[in-house]
Amino acid sequence: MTDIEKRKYDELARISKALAHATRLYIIHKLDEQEYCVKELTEMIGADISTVSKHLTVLKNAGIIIDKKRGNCVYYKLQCRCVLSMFSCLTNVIDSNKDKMNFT
Amino acid sequence: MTDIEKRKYDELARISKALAHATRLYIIHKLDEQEYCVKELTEMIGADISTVSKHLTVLKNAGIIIDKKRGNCVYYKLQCRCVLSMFSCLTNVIDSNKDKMNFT
DNA sequence: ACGTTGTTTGGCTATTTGACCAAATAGGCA
DNA sequence: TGCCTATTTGGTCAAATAGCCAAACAACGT
Repeated sequence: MTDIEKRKYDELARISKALAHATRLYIIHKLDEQEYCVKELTEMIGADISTVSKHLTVLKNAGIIIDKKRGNCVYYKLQCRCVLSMFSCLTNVIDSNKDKMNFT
Repeated sequence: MTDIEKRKYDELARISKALAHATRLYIIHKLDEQEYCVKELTEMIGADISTVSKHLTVLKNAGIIIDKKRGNCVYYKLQCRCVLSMFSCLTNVIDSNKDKMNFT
């Protein structure tokens, strides 16, 4: 693996690491519907608000979501909807596994 | 998050965790070209062979690659090429970040 | 200015992950 | 059988991750 390649795959991994958590995938799914503030997401998720805030920071640092302060609250929304295609990718893998199972 | 949802996102996360490593993304990329055995991949990657073997196990458990013993060697290949679309997803996010940068 | 609500940050602990080495295992082939 | 090559497994250690709590911040309304 050359240095160039190394850097390229590190960068790709940086994004995919941000996606590698059930809560963060859930957040992305929710933010696809509409914007939500931290408190609202926290209620839906059912974890400590500081935990949710940190997950949101991870997604923001990966450039997947973006925040916007409005009044008292910080609203988050998807920065690029292209991450949604990730869901179909993941689902494809899962389904394809199931298919393979059936042959055995 | 309902129990059903919890289980769904855990499952999606299970796959995305398997993708969340530069070396594993590199392996996927390489296996897209052709089958390779552990030793060959190890040489390309430049890590300990046991490390590479473990990465391959992770990918195999996620149903992303599949192994096939031939003679003395274990060859790995992509189980479902649909993971390749993951690369364009990740690249999209990165590019979209770059685009956003340019506006600031 | 003060209290209230919403959010982030820092600190701590527990768990998971990734790397290497050494040892065990598996399959050819002499 | 015994050696050799290829691969996996187990152990250990360091680093990263995720969770919660408490404290700090920020912005609103009184």
